[in-house]
Amino acid sequence: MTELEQYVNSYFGVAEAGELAEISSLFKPEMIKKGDYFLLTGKAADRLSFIQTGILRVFVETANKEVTQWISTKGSFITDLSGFIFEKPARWTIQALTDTVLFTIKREDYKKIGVLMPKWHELEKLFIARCFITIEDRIFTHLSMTAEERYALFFEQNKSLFNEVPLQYIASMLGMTPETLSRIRKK
Amino acid sequence: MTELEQYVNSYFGVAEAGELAEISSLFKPEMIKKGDYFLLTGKAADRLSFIQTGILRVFVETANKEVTQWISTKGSFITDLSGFIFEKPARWTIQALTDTVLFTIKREDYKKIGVLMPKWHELEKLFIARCFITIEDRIFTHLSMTAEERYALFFEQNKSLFNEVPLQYIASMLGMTPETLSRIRKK
DNA sequence: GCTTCCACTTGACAAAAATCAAGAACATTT
DNA sequence: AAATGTTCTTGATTTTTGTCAAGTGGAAGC
Repeated sequence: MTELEQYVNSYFGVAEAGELAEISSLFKPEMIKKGDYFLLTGKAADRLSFIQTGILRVFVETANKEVTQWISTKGSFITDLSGFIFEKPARWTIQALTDTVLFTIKREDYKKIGVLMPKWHELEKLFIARCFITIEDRIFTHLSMTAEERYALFFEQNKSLFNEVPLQYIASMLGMTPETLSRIRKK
Repeated sequence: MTELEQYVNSYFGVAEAGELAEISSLFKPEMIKKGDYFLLTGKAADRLSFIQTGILRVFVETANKEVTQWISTKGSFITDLSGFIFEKPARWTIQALTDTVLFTIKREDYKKIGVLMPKWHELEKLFIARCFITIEDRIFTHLSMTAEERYALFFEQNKSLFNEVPLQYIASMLGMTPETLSRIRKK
């Protein structure tokens, strides 16, 4: 089983090998150089990708500052959900923080999966529900924790990320300034 | 068309009248008195309800304080998603802030919808995706706005709620103390 | 090897928000 | 109407976090 197949299976729980191979074959390799963009705010978000290697940052420009919404790493899927599912302009800009290898599926091919495999929509539903539950937890951290507590929790769960990406992006993602993160880390 | 049917239709986009009636018939009326609980953290969350009238508060007890995750009003659905979909113990406690009338569907009946109507899973997927996108926006408000800005935005979109529920719960939901909310409102 | 560019750190200060404590306003019950 | 209980407000203070500005350190390019 390829790594992609393993992940499709673990995220979506597709049991049968033939189906898994069929789905995976719709994903095509794609390379992005460090600093280049996977997606720009306002553009069509017509693809979903699996991160084979590399790190991507999901962010958006506001009047005052750039806000990093999320940092995605090897072994996860990436897209702008609103754009991909509802065919709206992308809300987020997505940039590679390292050289990145993706397996990408176009929206039109993605739609074929649901036709070929009727239970796919249910698996998708479960996948998105898990995403919802995860982000619900994240809201909770903002309602109930200080910056320091949010840092401690995130650091515990993502130690290696701190060597791999600029800390300012992690700070933004945690809802604090780079200075505050720096001071918390000094302790 | 009943109000329930209208909402099922507007949330899930079920086009056909017969299907809509069939789905709606699986929901049964349920009353909850002000102050009573719809769900307790740790218990089985085996039902999904549509709020016909009334207001419910989704919260959880932590070591120091009670954190209100969300306040749900007339015309929306309520459940503990993790508990309902994945059959896990409920993460949230849900309490009625006013006398409330619900239309409730049990998990076992809910599962029947997917069998009777194959496209249901896709509609569900789209519904949950919209929930995800909404909560993603909410994360963004915590990453990029001050307490005052979050208040202003929420007030703009939910003016009437401020006369209907204790402000302390709204404060918690917005990630600030009741005192801070009170001071912001004085302006 | 020097320069340039980032990213990060540090300090001083300002602003935002939390905490603690008291009291006022309001609704509910008796 | 009085009593009770809850919610909200206000003031004083502390803590947390942000802002601004300067400086350090390292990596990439020349």
